[in-house]
Amino acid sequence: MATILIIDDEKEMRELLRLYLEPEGFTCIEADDGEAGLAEFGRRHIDLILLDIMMPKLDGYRFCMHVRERSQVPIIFLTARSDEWDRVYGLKIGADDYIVKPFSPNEVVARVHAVLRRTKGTDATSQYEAGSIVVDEKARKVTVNGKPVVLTLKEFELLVLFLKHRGQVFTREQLLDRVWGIHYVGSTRTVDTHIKTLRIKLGEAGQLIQTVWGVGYKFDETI
Amino acid sequence: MATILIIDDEKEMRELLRLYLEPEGFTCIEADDGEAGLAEFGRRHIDLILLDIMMPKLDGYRFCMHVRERSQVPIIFLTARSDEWDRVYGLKIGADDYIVKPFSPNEVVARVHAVLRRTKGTDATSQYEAGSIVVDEKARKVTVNGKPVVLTLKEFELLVLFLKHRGQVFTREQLLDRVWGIHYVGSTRTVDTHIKTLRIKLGEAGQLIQTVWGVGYKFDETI
DNA sequence: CAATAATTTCACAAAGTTATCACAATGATT
DNA sequence: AATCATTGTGATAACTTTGTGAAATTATTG
Repeated sequence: MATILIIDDEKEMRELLRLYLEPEGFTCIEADDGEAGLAEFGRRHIDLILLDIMMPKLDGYRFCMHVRERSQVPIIFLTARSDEWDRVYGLKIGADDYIVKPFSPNEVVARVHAVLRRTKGTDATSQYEAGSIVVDEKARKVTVNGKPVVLTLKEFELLVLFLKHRGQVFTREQLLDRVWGIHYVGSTRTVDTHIKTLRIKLGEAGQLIQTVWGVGYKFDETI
Repeated sequence: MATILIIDDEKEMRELLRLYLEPEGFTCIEADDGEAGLAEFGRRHIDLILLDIMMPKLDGYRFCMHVRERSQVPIIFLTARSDEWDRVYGLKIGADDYIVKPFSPNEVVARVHAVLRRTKGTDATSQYEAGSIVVDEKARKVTVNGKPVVLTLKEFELLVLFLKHRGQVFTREQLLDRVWGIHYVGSTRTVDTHIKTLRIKLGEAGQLIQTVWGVGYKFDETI
C-alpha cells in the first residue's frame, strides 16, 4: 500500500491525518517542517505528500519547488484559506490538489485516493523491450517484430508485469494479486488461460513466457 | 522597433534603464508598481517586460502570474540578490531571464536583445493537425478536410487534449480531471457521451479516437 | 424570463472480455 | 511402465464494458 508523507508544523494536525489514513491501509510518515520533510523524502520511497503551506524554516511553496526539481510525486496542499490555493495554482508549482482546513476524514481519504488513482502511471518513460517485443505502456500498444499485436486488458497487464520483472518467477497467486487485485476470488487456473492466449498472440516470442513446473510462470529471454 | 515595459518602484532605476535602452532604439514605457504595469500592459502592445520583484501593491511574482494567464510576452526579472532568482526559477512562473542589480548598461542591452532574439516567433499559432483534422486552439476552430466543424466546449477541450498527447491512453477519470477539472463529481459515463458526439461531428476522422477496452480512450493515427 | 444550447443521466442494446469446465497432454515420481 | 500431479487447450456461458438514443437537467444567450 502507499506511503504518505505528512508535513505540518502542528503535531495535532499530523496525528489527525494519520488517524484518518492509517485505517485505510496507508503508511504514514511525519515531518514537522519543510527541511525535515525533504530529509524524509530523500530517505525513503514516498507515494504522496500532504503538505501544509505555513511552516517555519522551509514553507510549503519552497518545499514543493525543491521536490519538483527531482520528482513528480503527487502533492496535496493543506491550506487554511482557499485563496492560498490561488497562489499555489497560479504559480504552477505542480500541486495535484488542495484541501482547505478544517476538513472531514472522508474528504481527506477521498482526495488521497483520487490523486493516487489519477497520477498512477503518469511519470517516467513507458517503453519496454524484450527480444522482438516492444511494449508502450502509456499508449497500451504492443508490437512483435514491428507488427502490432492487440491484447486484452489482462493480457496486457500480465505482459507489462513480466517485462518489469524479467526472470522473476511468479506463482499464479502472485499474478492474480498483482494483475487482478488482492480481492480476486476464483480459480487460479484462470491465469493459465490468459497465459495461453498471450503466448498465442505473441507468436514466436510467446516462448519467452516460460512455465516453471510446480511453481508458476516467468518471463525470460535466456533459456 | 520593440516596446519595453519597465516596472520598478524606484524612479531612478526606471530612468537608468530607459537611458540604456532608448539609444538602442527601444521604446520604453514606465510603471511604478504591478497594478500600473498591468494597466499599461492592457493598454498597448508590449514586446518585453523588465520587472522588479520587490514592489508595493502587486509584487513581481504576482504580476508575472497575472500576465502569464493571458500572454507569453518575454519577462526579465530584476533582482537585488541572486537567490531571489532561485525562487522565480523554481516556481516556474515563466520568466525568461534575470538581471542582478547593480548591472552595467551593456549587460541590460545584451540580455534584452538575447531574450527578444530567442523568443521571436514563439508566440506561434496554436495549430494542431492530425490526419484530416486541423485544430486552431487560440481561434477555437476545427476543420475536417477543410470543412469547419462546430464543437461545444467539452468536445473541443477533449479533442485538444487528445491532440496534445497523441497515442496516450486516458482513463475516463483522467479525462474528467483534465477537461472538467479535478473537483468534478458525477458519472464517468458522461465522458462516453461526449466522445460519441465528438466522433459523430468529426465524421470519418472520428475513428482516430479509439476505445481502449477496459481502460479508456486514446487518439491514435496508427492502428 | 423565455428560448436555445449544452451537458448529464439513464436505460437498454451491442460488443468484447473473462472465468470456468472438461478433457488432453505433459512432466515428475515410484 | 504405471501412476499421480500439473499444465495446456478449446468451447462456451457469464459477465463487464461500451455505444447509443432519448429524456432530464443545467447553463447560456438574447
